[in-house]
Amino acid sequence: MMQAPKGTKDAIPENVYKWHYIERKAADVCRRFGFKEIRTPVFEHTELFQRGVGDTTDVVQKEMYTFNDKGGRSITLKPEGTSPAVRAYLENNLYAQPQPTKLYYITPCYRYEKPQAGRLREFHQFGVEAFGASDPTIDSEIISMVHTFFGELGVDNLTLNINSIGCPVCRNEYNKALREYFEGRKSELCGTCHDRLETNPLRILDCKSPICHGIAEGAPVILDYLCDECREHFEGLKANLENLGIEYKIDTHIVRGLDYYTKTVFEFVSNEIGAQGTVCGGGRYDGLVEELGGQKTSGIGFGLGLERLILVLENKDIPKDMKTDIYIASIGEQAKKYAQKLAFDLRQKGFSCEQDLLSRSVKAQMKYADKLGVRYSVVLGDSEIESGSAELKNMETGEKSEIKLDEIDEFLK
RNA sequence: GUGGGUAUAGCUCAGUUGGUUAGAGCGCCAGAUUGUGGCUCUGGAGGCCGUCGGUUCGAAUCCGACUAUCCACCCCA
Repeated sequence: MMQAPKGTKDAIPENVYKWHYIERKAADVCRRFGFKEIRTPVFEHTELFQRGVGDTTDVVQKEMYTFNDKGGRSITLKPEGTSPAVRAYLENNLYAQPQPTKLYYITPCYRYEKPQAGRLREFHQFGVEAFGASDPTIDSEIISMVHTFFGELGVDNLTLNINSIGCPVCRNEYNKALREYFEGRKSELCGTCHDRLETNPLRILDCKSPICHGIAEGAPVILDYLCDECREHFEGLKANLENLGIEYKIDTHIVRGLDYYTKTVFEFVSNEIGAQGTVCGGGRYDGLVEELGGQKTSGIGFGLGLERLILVLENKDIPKDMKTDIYIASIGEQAKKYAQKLAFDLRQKGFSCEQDLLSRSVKAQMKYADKLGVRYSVVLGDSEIESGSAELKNMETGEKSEIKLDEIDEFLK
């Protein structure tokens, strides 16, 4: 049998209500926080991600869905949402509109990875980006928005971790200090960290190997190396979060794996959904717009994995989509035709209704109506059509009431 | 890319030391005196036991490879 490609998942009718719920909530929270929706293509020129995400990152080096189109262009399915948003910001001159520009999107993303709990090859991200604001007020506004979003979904078991990874200037100083520290214990590090010592010592802090982790405990802390500007920014963010009453932890080991991050980085983590516990990750990227050809412009945003969010929501009560208003059961051909017209008219008036499509017995029709979870049902036979009235049944209470067929819509309201 | 687990009905799983027509619960469909759901009862449909190969008189059961899936590393949302 054919099956969906590895790492992809269908959203089938019995589950889509979760997606609807989350998407509605995202749109509503964005409206209140002043973020406007932007939709960008699923694919972009490969170069966008090479420059935006960074040529040396794992995402670009080994996880992208890249192919040549029939015109010989190198195309890549978007592995993340930030670079496309920046590209669109520049291409559509959004910087010429009143600043800051606050955008949000819900989009599929693609990464060629080995699937596991909370990690798919096609996954969906709710993300926001804010351009043109360098003050930490926007940092805290965005974090408070995620906080609100999770709070209103009833997710209360996440930890907010924050950190600052500085600007290129102070990070450089810090890298030097780190190299010096790890150089002394080089022989003890794991294989990958051995390499990281050369390429990106920051990432050693993130290593899950107990040995490296232990060594990292004693490593110099980035916060001690921040330049004045970066330190003030981070202090400002902390003060803002306290002002808003949002709890956070400082985790000097969070290091985002995409090259563009500067200063603020943060993540919301769950310990209930397996190893891939980061439900939301984000941070500031003050160099990215310039890197992609624009003026020097501050930026900050986050990405939030919808599949992971659904995992976190596993045992929560999620409101189902609206029930069908009425099922029209019918006996015989004449009644079926009548039901057809009645259903059509009610649908024109905005009600949802269903009729028999399989010529089943009344009993079977009622069973089906029950499984659909309809609010009301009505049975039409020759006598009902003749008299123009029938018994409307409330499927929840079982209560019946005699009504005129041309007045059904009054009862459905 | 590396490691480990799993693979029997639509779903969740039984299947005794290899032995003949492979089972249960749930779900689906149909009935239980002729036109009304939920509870109960009865019946029915539905499985090349993941695929290929090997051992054996005989394999769902043992062995190997492959594939799929799950979990972890890595990476990240």
